[in-house]
Amino acid sequence: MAATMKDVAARAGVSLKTVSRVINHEPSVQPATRDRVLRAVDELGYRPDLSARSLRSARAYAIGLVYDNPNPYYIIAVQEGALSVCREMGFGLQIHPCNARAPRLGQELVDLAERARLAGVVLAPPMSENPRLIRRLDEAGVNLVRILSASADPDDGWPCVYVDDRDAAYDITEHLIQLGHTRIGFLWGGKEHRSSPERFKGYADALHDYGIAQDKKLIVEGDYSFDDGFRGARRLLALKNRPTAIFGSNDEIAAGVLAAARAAGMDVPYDLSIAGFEDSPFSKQSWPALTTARQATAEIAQHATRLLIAQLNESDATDIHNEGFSPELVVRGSTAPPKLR
Amino acid sequence: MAATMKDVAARAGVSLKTVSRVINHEPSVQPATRDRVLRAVDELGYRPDLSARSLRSARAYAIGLVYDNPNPYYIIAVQEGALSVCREMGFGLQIHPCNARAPRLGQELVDLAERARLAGVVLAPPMSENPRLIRRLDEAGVNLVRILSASADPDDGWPCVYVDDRDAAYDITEHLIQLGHTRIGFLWGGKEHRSSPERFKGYADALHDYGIAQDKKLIVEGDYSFDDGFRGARRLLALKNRPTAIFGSNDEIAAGVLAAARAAGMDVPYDLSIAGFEDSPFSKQSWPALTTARQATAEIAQHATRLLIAQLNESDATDIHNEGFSPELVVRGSTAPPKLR
DNA sequence: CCATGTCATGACAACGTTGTCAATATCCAT
DNA sequence: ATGGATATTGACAACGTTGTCATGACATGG
Repeated sequence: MAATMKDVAARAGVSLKTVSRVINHEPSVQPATRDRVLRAVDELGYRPDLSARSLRSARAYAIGLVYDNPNPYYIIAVQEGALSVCREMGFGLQIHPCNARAPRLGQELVDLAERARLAGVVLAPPMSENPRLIRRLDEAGVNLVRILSASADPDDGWPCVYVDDRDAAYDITEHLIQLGHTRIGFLWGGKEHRSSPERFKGYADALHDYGIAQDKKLIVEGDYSFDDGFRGARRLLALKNRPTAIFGSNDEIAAGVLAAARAAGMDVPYDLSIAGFEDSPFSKQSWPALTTARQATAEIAQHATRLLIAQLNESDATDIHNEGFSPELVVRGSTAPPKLR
Repeated sequence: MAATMKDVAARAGVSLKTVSRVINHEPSVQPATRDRVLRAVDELGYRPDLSARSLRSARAYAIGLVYDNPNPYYIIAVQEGALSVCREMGFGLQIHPCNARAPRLGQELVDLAERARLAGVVLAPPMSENPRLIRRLDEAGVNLVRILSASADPDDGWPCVYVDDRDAAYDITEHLIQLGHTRIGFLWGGKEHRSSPERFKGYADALHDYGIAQDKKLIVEGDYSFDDGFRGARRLLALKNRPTAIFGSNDEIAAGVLAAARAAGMDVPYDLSIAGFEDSPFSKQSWPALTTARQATAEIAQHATRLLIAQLNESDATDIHNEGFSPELVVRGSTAPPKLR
């Protein structure tokens, strides 16, 4: 029932090809003809059919967004950023949550790209940090762009948007040190995310620069989850010489720390300062609100998507480049000078 | 580069059509031929091309998911439910966040469905509760299924999955009353969601059944946001005869109430009981954890998607029916008997 | 043995679009 | 006026798949 190009052509009294030209903004169409075609398009409510289009032309009109992340705030922000660019550029967005540890992930993504004729994929961490996977996709001719954690452009030939987690973690740790804390606990994020060691590095570097010795007992492994934050904090708070501040590798972990502190009857921030990372809405909504680092996630995803699309038309490729983002320290109520003992 | 049906046909020494028959599990293919084709498919890593397929056959292979909701937990759960069924049934999922109040939303969705050749759309609230929109889509021949708030099957001809918010809100209010509360504040959700009046109705019905008079001063309008929860709670707590419990229409609102109580130096739950609605992860992670109503959101979305797909092949339509879900009371630490004054 | 029906298979057209190329019409410089 | 370049347009094939119909082989029943 939907109008096709044939209907438009008939109504405007031109050939199919001319309609195609008008639709695709090709040059060499007389203004009068163009107007007639556009009028017909409008009257019939014609919309080009994406299947036919991507079947015929090599171009594709959908982009895949690949992620494996338990944090809904993060995912929504990434989707939002990617989607806004897709709409602007006339692409569809195919979401593809997956399991980063799935054995045949490479095959899965190649299949996805071929079957759905994706123009390319945006890889969020941790998939973006798996060199074997990247190479596999590249060999299969799948266009891609990566969002990853690094303090500098990796400049390895594949396009990326990188986030300087180390830098921001340094700032958070420095903030705690300047408040007067010297015993600062650190809760690791998931090891499969490269952001985890980066954030740890920021913590370690700041301690080092301020001449504070690292204490192994204050450093606890985990993943990016609330539960691990809770458990880790319980362990730290049970120490004889317990920390006066805890830096959780993301806001979920920090939320766990907050809950553990509350469960132990402590008054945050006076008995314990807590800092997170990500500036997820939770960090604003908890009480006290969390000191954290603001990641412009949606913006990062936007840039990544632009980069991917620019890459498709090689001519535009020079306009847009790899870009780095550095999260920014946000001080809220969960951090304060340590109580004197 | 990806193998096409032609390649498979050549390799297996059969015609295109025979390969098509094997791929689509049509009858009338000799086992020996079928094996030869399958072997060729396997060797070449052939995957049917979705664009070509949906161009040629009337069938479509993607479903749209339409929502307008600020709550990331909710969205992720809906996506997850819909996606799991889509994968199982070989469909793609196209997400479409939108603005429920956009003036040309109907046109927007029809365009989406036609352009992307969607098999149908899953409508989440509040789009699912807009009769004009539903009719518009139906007239345009767009298959749809609704997820909506109602205490019974609306049975109006369009398929739906309905959630009995009234019932669950009644349970929550009853729980508070049984703890001994009589002054119970109520914070409304957004008026464009039908769940809002349903939840209010549950609150009002419970008060009525227990012979407690409604007090207009204890009832505050708002939308489903943290900020409105915060503001609403501040208003309630400033009353001379303030409530001993507050029921927020969702967890975000309840989080706002929690923050306001904290800001006022109150000890939850002893100075004030707080209940939310939705069982979002926040409700587990706050301190104290929130009493709330568990909505099986992912499961609801799953059922809705199944319903939509069943509808496509009319033969299956009788297997799956409209279904109701009732959220279940989850009691956690944020509610307790009121302190004696 | 013939008429009829069923099974397995293939040839061909069609879905709606765009790429290629050729056919005009128009314009400019000689 | 003439040749050549350029702008505008259309005819046709092609993308990869599936629907329709035709064909031939074989079996069944009289």
